Amino acid sequence: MRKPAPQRKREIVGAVLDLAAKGGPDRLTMQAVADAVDLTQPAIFRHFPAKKDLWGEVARSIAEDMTQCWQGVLCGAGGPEEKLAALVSAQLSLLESRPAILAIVFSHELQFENAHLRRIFHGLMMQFHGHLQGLLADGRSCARAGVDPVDAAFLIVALVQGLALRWSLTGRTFSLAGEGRRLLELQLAGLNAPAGRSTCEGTAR
Amino acid sequence: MRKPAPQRKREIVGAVLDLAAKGGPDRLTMQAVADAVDLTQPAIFRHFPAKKDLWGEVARSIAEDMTQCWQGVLCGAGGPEEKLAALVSAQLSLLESRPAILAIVFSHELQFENAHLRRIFHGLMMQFHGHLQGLLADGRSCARAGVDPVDAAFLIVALVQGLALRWSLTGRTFSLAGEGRRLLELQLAGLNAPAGRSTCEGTAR
DNA sequence: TCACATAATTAGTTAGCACTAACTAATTTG
DNA sequence: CAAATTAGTTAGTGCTAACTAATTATGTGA
Repeated sequence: MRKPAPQRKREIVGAVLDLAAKGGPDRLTMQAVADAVDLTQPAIFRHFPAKKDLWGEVARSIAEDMTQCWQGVLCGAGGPEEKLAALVSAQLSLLESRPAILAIVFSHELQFENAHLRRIFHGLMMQFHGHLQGLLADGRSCARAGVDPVDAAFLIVALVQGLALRWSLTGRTFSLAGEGRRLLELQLAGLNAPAGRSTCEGTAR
Repeated sequence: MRKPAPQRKREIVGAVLDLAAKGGPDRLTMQAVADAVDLTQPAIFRHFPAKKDLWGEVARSIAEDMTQCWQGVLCGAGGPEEKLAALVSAQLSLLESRPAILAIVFSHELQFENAHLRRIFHGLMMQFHGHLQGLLADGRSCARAGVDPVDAAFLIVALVQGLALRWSLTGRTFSLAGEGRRLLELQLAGLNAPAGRSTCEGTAR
């Protein structure tokens, strides 16, 4: 019944991740959180003085999971080519298994209200971009000469994020990781291919 | 002071687009809308019986602008290659000039609350995808043989959406259309390039 | 076993929200 | 110009949210 504070805090953060995935992070109430962990509403305020502190802890927990997920891939075996594909795959799998992350990225809380939250997630995105860029630069077979690794990495980041947005808009009806693998392969084939003409430039208004 | 209803309705929708861009669509209150058009709050309810009806009208207005923007490009001069680049450019410019659109796409209202809104925006995305796919299929120089136009179009949609998300996360600090032009060129060069090896497949976990 | 720290509760407060009822003033129309 | 229509107002309802004060129960170390 009565539990030590650190354990309770973890329980609460877990409940928030659950609830945010189901009903969205913006209308998430402290009452709903309290119900989920079988406490009264003011008890939550004992552990988190204000709601934004709760969001801060949630973001910290997500950041930890994400960087750990990436480290697992980067420290593993395989060349840059394999690691690149594995990194994207791992990221998509993580997003798929924790829908709360996307819900928070798209949330009002992050987009407008909570600058701290926004900074954390933007930082994570840039870390992800940095890993991709490094792998693209290392493995020369990942991208042909003349391709800027920074831009190429942004294309892959956009692939992940754009795909994730479509997954959200369709109500999470397809397999994020599955669709991602196919599109990534197409994308990498393009980046790796010997310099193709870019016929569509120039006349763009 | 007193105005005919259709004009007032348009004013109100305009105010919503303004306010949604600034403070986000979710915490947008009927009071704020009323203040913006110099009316009392209940006056808004004379024109829109409930808040969701207001959102419906806003979505309708955005859909109209968007399809008109696309038609302008598609009915204009130029081959498929030029049109493809122009379409993406036009879309990014539209998103840049009306930040409310992205705010709504990322909103709780759309993501969780309002299924009608979600359907409208998903429909728009698929229309955009359809146009891209058509242009890719028509202009053979836009994508090399063996590239599925459906998937290639999804890559470009993801480019637009992922870039837009990054633009939002960074607080709209860079030029959406400018960055988009550069990335699109890289993307199209890849799709157009003579079949490159896809070295990064296979070992993805 | 008894004091002490702390987890949790009960019972509020304050504020903001969508929405309504009843009424008033302006515009249009016969 | 009178009657009907319609755009707008004032005042208020009911609800739900975050957060607080005072108090009670629970586990822990001397």
